[in-house]
Amino acid sequence: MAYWLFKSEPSVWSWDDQVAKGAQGEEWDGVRNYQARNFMREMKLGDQGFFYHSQKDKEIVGIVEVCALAHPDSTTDDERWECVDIKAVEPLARAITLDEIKQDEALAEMVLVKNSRLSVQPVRDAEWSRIVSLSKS
DNA sequence: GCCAACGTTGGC
DNA sequence: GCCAACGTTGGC
Repeated sequence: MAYWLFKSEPSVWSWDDQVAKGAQGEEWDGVRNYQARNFMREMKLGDQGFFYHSQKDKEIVGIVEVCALAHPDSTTDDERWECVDIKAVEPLARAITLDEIKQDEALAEMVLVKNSRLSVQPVRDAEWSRIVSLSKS
């Protein structure tokens, strides 16, 4: 199983919005970036991802799961753009801030740090477990 | 609010 | 196919 990270500006689409959608989930639409789209095409059902609040908060707040494979983005007629559906799994016991990630050696190579503008990105297994354990500390 | 980084567009 | 111009994102 692969791990990912989904970035969202909370005033547009927040963790609470995601949770409100429940088990049905919601499509991760609006992505207009080829790299991000390609990652979504690679996603499989059951893959998990971090839900990250950009801009004001800059922290990972919860865990989501892919519940529909890549399909055309309903917010555009442009057939180039596809997206997956994701549903909220659980909030992190404690949000992990970008600051904290940057200060952790084991996380210094994260795409989040290296390429801050990419809105959908892969997370390595070691990074995933490190962040999960940090959130429980 | 600024600006660096990056991606996309379009003229040549 | 190159690259300058432009637009957008997101950290600061």
